Amino acid sequence: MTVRIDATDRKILAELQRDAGQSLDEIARQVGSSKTPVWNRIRKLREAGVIGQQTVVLDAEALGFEACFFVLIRTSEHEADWQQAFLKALKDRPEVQEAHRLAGDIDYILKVPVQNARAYDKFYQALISEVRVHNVTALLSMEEIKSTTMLPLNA
Amino acid sequence: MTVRIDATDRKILAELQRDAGQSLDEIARQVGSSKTPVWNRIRKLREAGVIGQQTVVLDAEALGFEACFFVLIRTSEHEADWQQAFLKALKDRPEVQEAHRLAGDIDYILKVPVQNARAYDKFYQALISEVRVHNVTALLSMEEIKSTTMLPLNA
DNA sequence: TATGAAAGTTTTAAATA
DNA sequence: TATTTAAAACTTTCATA
Repeated sequence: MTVRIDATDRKILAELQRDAGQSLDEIARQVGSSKTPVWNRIRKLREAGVIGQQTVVLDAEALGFEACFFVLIRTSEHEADWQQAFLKALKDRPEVQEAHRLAGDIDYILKVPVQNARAYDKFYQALISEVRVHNVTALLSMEEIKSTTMLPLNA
Repeated sequence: MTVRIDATDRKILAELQRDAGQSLDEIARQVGSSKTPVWNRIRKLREAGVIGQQTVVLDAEALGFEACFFVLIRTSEHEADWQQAFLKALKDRPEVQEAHRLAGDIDYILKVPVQNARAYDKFYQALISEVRVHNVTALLSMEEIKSTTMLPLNA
């Protein structure tokens, strides 16, 4: 499932990240190649899973998502069963945009954009009724200073 | 700059989030309308800024981004000048994918995907040499359990 | 809202370096 | 083996009913 990724592939990926809507011709021009070779590279990168979903960035506030919480979770349970149930709970909840298992003191971090504090509380109550967690700290975002999905492929 | 967003708009936005590569015809079929009205709605939503950048999701690990840190920052400085400098530092660093100013005890949270721990340390050293921060805690992700850019527009 | 036509784009295939 | 050319199928965009 791996693919060798050269400098031209990286340039193509950087362009696609920046604007997935531009035409093959434009991308080819940007990376100093032409349509067909670029198209073949994109196809290979897609097949290898390096290029995944194509999507649009939406204005969360305009759509009523006015609050965003980062949730730090500590648990005392470390059995496979519990972890299974916890993972399933997170994956099933559409308000959880990100979930990471961490090294160290804090076990998990979540990013949860919601309409308002009440919606967060509903989420929180639902979560703790499904799985036991030892300690939960919610950090409320006051201001999104920066938000990008781009990886720095040229840095 | 605001626009009224009705149920059909939401369905269109949900489809675009899910797959921005599909054709107008497909989207029209999914939302139970036809090409022209869907096209006009998309144009309006784009002009209003509700629909932003069109992008692709890349496989970070395949591209060598094998570590991801969440960084919790406390500061004792709360003057405008300091904040200005701190914001600029974050915006200028391409490895910072997310930065939020928080309510409460912890002042900022960052998400920083990097190649490895050494790359994180370089970022950290560069940051603290640019701006004074009181206390920094780095949480290292061991496993990305869930990661999506999608807002739950139907929930 | 629907139809349709012009312009542009993607995709495949064949030809060439 | 990789690139260029060429052409068919499909999409977007926009004017008009």
